[in-house]
Amino acid sequence: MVQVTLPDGSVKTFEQPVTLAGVAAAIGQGLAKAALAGTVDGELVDLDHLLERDTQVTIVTAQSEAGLKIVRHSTSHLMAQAVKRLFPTAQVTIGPAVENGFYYDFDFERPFTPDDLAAIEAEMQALSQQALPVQRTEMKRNEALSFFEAQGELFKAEIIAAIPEEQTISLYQQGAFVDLCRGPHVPNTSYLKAFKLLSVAGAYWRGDARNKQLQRIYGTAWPDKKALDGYLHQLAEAEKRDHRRLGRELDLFSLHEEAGGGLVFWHPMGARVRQVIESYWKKVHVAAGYELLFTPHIANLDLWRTSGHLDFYQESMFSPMLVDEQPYQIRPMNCPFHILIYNTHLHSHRDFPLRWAELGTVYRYEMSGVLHGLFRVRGFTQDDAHVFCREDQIEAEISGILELTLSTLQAFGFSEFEINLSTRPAKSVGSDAIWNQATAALKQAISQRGLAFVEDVGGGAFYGPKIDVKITDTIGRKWQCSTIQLDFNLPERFDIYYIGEDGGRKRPIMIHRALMGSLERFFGILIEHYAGNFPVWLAPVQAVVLTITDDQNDWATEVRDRLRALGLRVDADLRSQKVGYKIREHTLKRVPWLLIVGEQEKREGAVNPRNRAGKSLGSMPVAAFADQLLLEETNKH
RNA sequence: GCCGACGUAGCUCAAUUGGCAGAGCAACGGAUUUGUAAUCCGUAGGUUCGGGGUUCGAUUCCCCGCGUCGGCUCCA
Repeated sequence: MVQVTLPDGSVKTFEQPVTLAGVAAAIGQGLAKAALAGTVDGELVDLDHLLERDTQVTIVTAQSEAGLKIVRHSTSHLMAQAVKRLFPTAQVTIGPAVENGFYYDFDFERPFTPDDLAAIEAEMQALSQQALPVQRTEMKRNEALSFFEAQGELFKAEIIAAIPEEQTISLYQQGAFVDLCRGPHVPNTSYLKAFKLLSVAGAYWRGDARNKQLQRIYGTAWPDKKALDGYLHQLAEAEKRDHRRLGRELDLFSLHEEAGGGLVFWHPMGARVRQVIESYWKKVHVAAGYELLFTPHIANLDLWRTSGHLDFYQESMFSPMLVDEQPYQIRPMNCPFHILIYNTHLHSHRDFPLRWAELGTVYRYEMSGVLHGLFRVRGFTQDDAHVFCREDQIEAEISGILELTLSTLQAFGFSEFEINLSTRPAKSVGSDAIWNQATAALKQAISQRGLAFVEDVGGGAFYGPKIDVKITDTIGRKWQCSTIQLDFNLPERFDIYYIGEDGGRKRPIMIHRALMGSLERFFGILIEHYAGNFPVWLAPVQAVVLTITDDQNDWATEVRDRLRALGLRVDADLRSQKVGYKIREHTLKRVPWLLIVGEQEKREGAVNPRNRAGKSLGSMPVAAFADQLLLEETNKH
């Protein structure tokens, strides 16, 4: 007799040993049909796993994260099977599920073409229709090793060779295709229906550039056609929001082949948005007790020798240039400069905390292949700050920084946050005591605000623990912009200190933090987040006055000037075009408000506002519209 | 940097097997005086990414370079 405990606490009793599929069937027909796999005492297993003892089980369907992952992983196997059928000389390597889909890396004598992808996808459909059972078998490690060697699957053999000898190895077979895999998988290939192959790319064996380069085929897979279509639609939407396209169409910024990759040119309209962002940033920093600094963009290389960047960061730095026969370095970071300022005075424990912020432009060498619009560039401005404080002030400072971070992100329309806390890695500097105290202070500061966080054990930098904040944009993508890092290293290296209560020298704590990270990248995220439809407070042009005929030119000009006098960004379009033409043009430029003025409005001293969505408010006095616009701006809408 | 794809007017894209480099939109000029997403006519616009090669002839084929795009952590 086997007693099976379900997640809701209920217990099912079976006379004979039973498979998970049997348990699902006993619960209900619907579940039996939807079941993909299950967990037994918390461990994921296949549906045909036989239960012989009393256990806790759950049935996994495609509705859960785990189930979706199984669908994707199984689809990657289906693809590998299809590839092996069409291209028998291709060697399989690894093929995991990833966010939104899966990939599989192959070693093949020639590059896969888009036509190959279409053929592979068609083969996958055919295999899916055959409903081939996916069966788990086990082998001894050595047996498996010779099995894959005999098949000519040398990468698989290499993987097995790294597994301890005594371990048993699981294989999954569907049709003639056998793959080394931990599983679990769907019961048969007919469960895999909604997938699409997306792209082929290069990827190194085991992610190491010294190893052989393989071909990675990316695909997406979903529980059903509807979810797949939804995702493909989202991809199309994301493309429409692409900041590189919108940046050109809205005349916000450009990059230039002549100037070099990854160097951003802000056009007048983009610069207006940046001005707004920077003004806001300065205002909230001053209010939060920060001082604003300005420091140079280059400095003697020795500074980076002292900071240690030359040792551990050199590959991301531009080559030095010679100045009066001395090597000078264009800065990849701002921190050493702030430390130089710190060291111009003797500091007392009573001076702390010192909060110093700078919109510091830095230059980092990124490999040419990784440059990407505003998201990955070689020159960018960080909204950087360094806080110097005593150990007992860490928690309060982190708490204040978190407050500033979240309120700033909220102002820019982000309301969903994910907080990660990264703790001490194996290789690190600083004493156990300071790491423990600092990590505890970070945790305390987060939970005191009632925020949840994910702990990345050992994921911190060698010089201190850190908090990262991720935001979610309108179409559900996550971005990490904000980072708060403690640094036990630089204060040592620069030998900075303060005079403690006892009159002795003490090492201050240094906190690095950035809220938006890179202004360039943050701008790119904002463009995509709003799809170019900036809220009034950010919009480069907040309203355009449109005339019906030349007879209203004087009134339109007056309206424009009155609104400008209030500090609003307003233009007038006096061209002798039909109003429909002007509306279309400025709507495409994503101007939030269009103010139509015809004879009637001129006579009444009014404007007739129309918003981006095409809704007309009807004629109203200029002052009334101005109030509304100012209110929108204040409320950051 | 590496793998693959791509590079034609400001933008989106054409150009038989290698045979005079084109269209729409944008720009510019003129006409038009218009009431809520495109008025009409005209003009100009090119070292086909750069360099080399094959050829009577190269946007097209080959080689080199540059740039752009998709990737290069997510362990069977």
